[in-house]
Amino acid sequence: MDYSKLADMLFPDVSMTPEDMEKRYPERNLPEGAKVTRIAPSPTGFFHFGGLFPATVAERLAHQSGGVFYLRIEDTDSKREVEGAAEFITKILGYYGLNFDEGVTADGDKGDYGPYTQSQRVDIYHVYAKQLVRDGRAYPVFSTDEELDELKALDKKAEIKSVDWENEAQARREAMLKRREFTMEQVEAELAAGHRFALFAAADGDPEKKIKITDLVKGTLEIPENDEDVVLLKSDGIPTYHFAHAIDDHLMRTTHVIRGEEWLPSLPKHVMLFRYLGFRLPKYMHIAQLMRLDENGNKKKLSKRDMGANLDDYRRMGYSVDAVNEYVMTLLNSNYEEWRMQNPDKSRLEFPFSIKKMSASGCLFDIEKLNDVSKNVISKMTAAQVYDGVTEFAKTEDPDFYETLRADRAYAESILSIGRGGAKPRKDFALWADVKPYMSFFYDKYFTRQDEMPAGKDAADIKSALEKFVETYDENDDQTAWFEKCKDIAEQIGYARETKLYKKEPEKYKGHVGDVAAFIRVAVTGRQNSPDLYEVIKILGKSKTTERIAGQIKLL
RNA sequence: GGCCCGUUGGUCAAGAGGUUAAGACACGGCCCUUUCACGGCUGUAACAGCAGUUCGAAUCUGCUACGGGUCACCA
Repeated sequence: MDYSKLADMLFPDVSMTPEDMEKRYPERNLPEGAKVTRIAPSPTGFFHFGGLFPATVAERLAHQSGGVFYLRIEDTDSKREVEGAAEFITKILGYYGLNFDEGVTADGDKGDYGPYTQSQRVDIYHVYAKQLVRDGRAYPVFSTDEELDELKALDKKAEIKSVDWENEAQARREAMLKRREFTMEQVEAELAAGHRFALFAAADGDPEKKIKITDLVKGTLEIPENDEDVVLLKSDGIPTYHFAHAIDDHLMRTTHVIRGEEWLPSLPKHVMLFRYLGFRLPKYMHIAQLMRLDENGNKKKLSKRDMGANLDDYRRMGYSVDAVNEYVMTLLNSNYEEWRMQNPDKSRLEFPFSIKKMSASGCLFDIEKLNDVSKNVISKMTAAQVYDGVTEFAKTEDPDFYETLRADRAYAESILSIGRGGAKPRKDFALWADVKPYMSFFYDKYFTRQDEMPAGKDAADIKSALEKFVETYDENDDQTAWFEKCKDIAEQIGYARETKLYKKEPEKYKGHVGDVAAFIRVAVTGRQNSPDLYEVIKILGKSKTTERIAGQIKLL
């Protein structure tokens, strides 16, 4: 068969050659060892939490080596595309600090290797499609519109489950071989009839033979050669992932392809395609999937519908960007936590990220661990940083609290300063959403008496203690002087000055100074638990404290 | 079912022939403490199984089991 003629018939409008492409997208001029990586999402309007893992690896590897990290939008499936999804993606990547050097931005493409949206690269794909036909490595398969509709209607997932594997494999093989047989006249007739074609690559592999390929995280893989004809172009002329991957990652000069391990089974196809196209194979890194536990206690891939699968949920739940990134790093590099302990104040960007420290196996998402990491992250922030974080969160998730915080920033920050900044800071918050319940009693509009006075105490004693407290309270007292007064009050109502004294001889006293503190705490905060009472009262101020205590006394 | 990947405490994991098999989270106990939140000390808990190589195996090899992924004109 005259493949050159076939190529011209199939792609009459393609005049450029692969050589032209090489000239248009030359090798990058980068220092030795610089890595070029990418993140290549589909614009579905949904960013998977698990997507943060390969994205983080790609970003770190590129920027740590003085290379390039770019964003490519893989919109080859128009059925799944969602309006505005590309903007959403750039926004959320920016939110999580994954800053790319090239790619699709709100102001158009940035970089010399574009377009960075696959639907705008159709001409480029067709250059190589034509070349493969000319080489006798690709062939057309014609379909009528009806047949296409049938294909589209197939529920592939449901079909796979009920398949008779042995017969199916045989039938597929026969169908494949049959598709490869056609004459030039048939092609001419189909084209004349206006039928559309999909372009297939003719596989030349022998599945009995294995090829060895090194994956940077999995190690040396032995995979069978590909013997399955791969769809290159769909009937609408748009490439499949496989074809676009080979061409784009070559022309954009990607050095490291970092993606989820669900791609591992199609690696033989990609290896074949790179060979057919005469491209050098990039280095591959297949990252294990993030798992969840199903109702039977088995690990399952964290899929779109699962709780916590949507990255944007974490912002809505009130996790800080730093906490999420920190957690991701602990899972990506096994020595990250150790490094963090030794370098508590450094940016995670200073961590020497290493491919060797990545795990080959998939891990279970652990929200307890995320919470712990998050508490540590927030405990190291200043009051101002916490204020900013919680305010930003409340802006969309709790407008009323947002207004409250904004009304008096200094007041809010003084509350958030309690127990912050020292060597052993408080760790009250895993989420921004935890802040409001923690500090709500400082605001009259949120204040409620949610806890009772300690059980078994005489109301008259409580009342007496509270009255004495109001009488003796002096805003100028330091913490020691303040607590001495509490001890005095304890003594006056027949309670022990020290908790230890009471524990030694409980029969001698009605209670101890801790009880007195509890009376005051409940009266002032409405709770049995609160941050340091001395600080709380100081921030609340004398008049409000007095008012709260008066309110309590009425209830006794 | 074929192919591929994986398997050290409940979870994340260190470990690369000789270790009392780290550490973190979670859980329990004790201490500190005016409550809470911290902090300190401490405890429970693991090499999937079976063969083989070796003086010696969590580490090497093979098989089995289990778990996961994938088998679209989706990505």
